[in-house]
Amino acid sequence: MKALTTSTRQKQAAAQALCTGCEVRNACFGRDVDAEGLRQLDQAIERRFRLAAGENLYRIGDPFRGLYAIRSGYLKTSIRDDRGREQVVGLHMKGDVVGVGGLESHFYIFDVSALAPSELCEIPFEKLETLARGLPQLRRNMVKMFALYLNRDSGTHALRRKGSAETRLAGLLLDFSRRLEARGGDPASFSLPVSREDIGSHLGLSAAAVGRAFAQLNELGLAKASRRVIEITDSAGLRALVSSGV
Amino acid sequence: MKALTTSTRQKQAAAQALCTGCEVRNACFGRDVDAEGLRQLDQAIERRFRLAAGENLYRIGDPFRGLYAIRSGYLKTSIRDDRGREQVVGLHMKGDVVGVGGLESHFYIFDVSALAPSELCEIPFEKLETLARGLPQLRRNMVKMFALYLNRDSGTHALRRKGSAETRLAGLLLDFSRRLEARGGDPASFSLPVSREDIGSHLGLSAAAVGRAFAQLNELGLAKASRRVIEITDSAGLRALVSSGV
DNA sequence: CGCACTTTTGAACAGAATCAAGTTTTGTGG
DNA sequence: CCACAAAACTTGATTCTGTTCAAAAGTGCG
Repeated sequence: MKALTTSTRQKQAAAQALCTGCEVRNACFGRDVDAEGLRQLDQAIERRFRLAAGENLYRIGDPFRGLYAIRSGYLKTSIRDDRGREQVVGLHMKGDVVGVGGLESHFYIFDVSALAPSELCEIPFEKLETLARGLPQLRRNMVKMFALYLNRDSGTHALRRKGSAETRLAGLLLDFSRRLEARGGDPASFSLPVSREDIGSHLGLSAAAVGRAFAQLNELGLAKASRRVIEITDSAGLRALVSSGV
Repeated sequence: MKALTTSTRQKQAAAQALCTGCEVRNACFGRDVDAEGLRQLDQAIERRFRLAAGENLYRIGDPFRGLYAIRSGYLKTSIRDDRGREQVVGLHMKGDVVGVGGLESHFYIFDVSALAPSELCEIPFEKLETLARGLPQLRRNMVKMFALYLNRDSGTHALRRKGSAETRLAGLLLDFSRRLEARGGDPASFSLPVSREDIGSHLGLSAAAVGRAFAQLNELGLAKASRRVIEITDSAGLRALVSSGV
């Protein structure tokens, strides 16, 4: 994990301009906050940095430093059981905030690592909290974000606990598609830089089963996957498959 | 859902006294809040009422009224898929707060119903929010609560996505045992007023499989279940089973 | 006491895990 | 740019676990 090398004034100005579009402010915390509040919020966001694919953001047990907003790239959240086997509990993209797990325990309780080259902002939590005192809308946004995450977790986990391998995979693809669309991406064609192994771990399936499920969805004409690029060819069909519950 | 019939002054006073020990304040929101804050918090808690076993607290789509703190009893949270089949996503006991899902959408997004006769407090969220402006500690507690729920959800769901039927059931029993112990109950012997069907739905198993898993745990000498009363006879063994991941 | 519901148990079946090759892709260094 | 090695993916055969359906036994409430 290395900081960006933004030494010159020009570079810093560019970074600042870029950060204006940052999801940290707009999608997560900054919505409906007034201009002065946004300025303060920007100041609170400590530094931007990159992770290479495979790099860890933090590990289980690391002291809580703050939240991280994903500006670009893909990350995964996972835990390990006593045997050291990894279990993927979340896949994150641009606009998501990770690190919430550390708020309660003062230590991070998940492993988080980059699946693809990613760009992040660190948000020291005390600063956010201090700021929230003076900005009612920011407080509301924080609560909303937590609630949203709670809901999404419960909802997606519930959907993935039952049903065939194809159904679960279809659910994951739709979830990804929707989230990308909400962030201005193409819902029908996107990159899913996650190994079969990790997808399987997330869905409660083996890597082999995930491969077969992809083949099945392809045969049904619902989605094509060439390596790690997904083409959703019939999203209505996918939705029908998911809601049929089979 | 019917309000308690507390008409006389005496009864109200008794209720007030009872509410002092209420988890709403102590375990959830009131921790480390000063006396004046606690007084205000008590005022914000609107009314206490009972649910009979099987009664609904709210249903999917009901307008968000507020959060509910469980004073006693057991509730379940569930969703329905398009076919109307129920999926249990959470089991709640004394000290838990339900309704958080409504914060973001202004509508409740789960069904919640009582599994046993239960006593609840309603917490109108605007009041809590208003209050939080003046009470930094209350703000922190709210954040902590959300974070705790996020963690617990991710953690337990993750544990239950893999492993045999016995392992998942063992995980559920340990979770229940721990939560009860944290609330001053007996961790080795408790009532689990949840049908095999609901347990199965929560764990992603059929009712038959749950029954067989109980039989298995009994044979292994780890836990006994007579109907809906659980006796944990070897909690270390249960933990070993869960962490072995088999 | 009897009825409705839950739970237990059994047998046949289905889906995914696992193990094992074989193939494609990716990344690295020459 | 190519060759090689490592990793990821596909595919097949077998095994295992849990599902489903059905019947019997137990429980609780009127």
